[in-house]
Amino acid sequence: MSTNEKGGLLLLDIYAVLLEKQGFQDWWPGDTNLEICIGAILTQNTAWGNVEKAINNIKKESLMSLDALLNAGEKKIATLIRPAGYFNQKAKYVYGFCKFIKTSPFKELKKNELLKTRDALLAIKGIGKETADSILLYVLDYPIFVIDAYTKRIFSRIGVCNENMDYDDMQNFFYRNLIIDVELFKDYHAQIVTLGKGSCRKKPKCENCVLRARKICSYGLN
DNA sequence: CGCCAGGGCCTCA
DNA sequence: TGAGGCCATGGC
Repeated sequence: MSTNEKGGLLLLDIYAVLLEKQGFQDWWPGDTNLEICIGAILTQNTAWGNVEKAINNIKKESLMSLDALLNAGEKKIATLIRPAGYFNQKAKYVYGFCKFIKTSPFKELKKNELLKTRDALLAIKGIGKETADSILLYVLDYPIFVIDAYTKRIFSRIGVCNENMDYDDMQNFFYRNLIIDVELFKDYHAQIVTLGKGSCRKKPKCENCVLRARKICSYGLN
């Protein structure tokens, strides 16, 4: 049903341009699996710069480990992650996630099937589809395509999908029109975020957009 | 100042 | 199942 089912070539073309112009992104930012997961939770509807401050606060007190965070407790975590916003909610989420990983370590999760693992993550309070998929892709190396606000904005501006598509619709669009490859999925999402933070902001800076330069996107040209 | 940032949960139709 | 309210800090 999609607007463009020759989109397979299109999506790969777009990635090629992004890779060429922005360079390989080598993502997700974070030193350890736990840090990636916490970053994924903290960045919900929040600027990454504020997430970095929060993560640095945790590291400064040497609390970036499962046992240390569980021992510190929700209140302490809330104090440390304050710069990331929604700190009371997120402290609960981080604590609950740590409790889950304590009983189901990453290595054990990896032995499970993809959908089973995804369901387990989604059952944790505070882990929705995007956060779960980020963990599945960047920590557990499952071939999952992450959808976020940048993805919706960029590809609806390009015109290959519309903004009323929900998460699953968007994700299926990418699955239908891309080859399934973990490393491609990792870097593609990273490229999308870089473009979204750079030129394809809510208030767009189309002048220096690499997709407009290649005539892939004509947003705002009438 | 107001707007925005790599969402998700809860509630109520 | 979908729309709306709520959560909150910091940069620009």
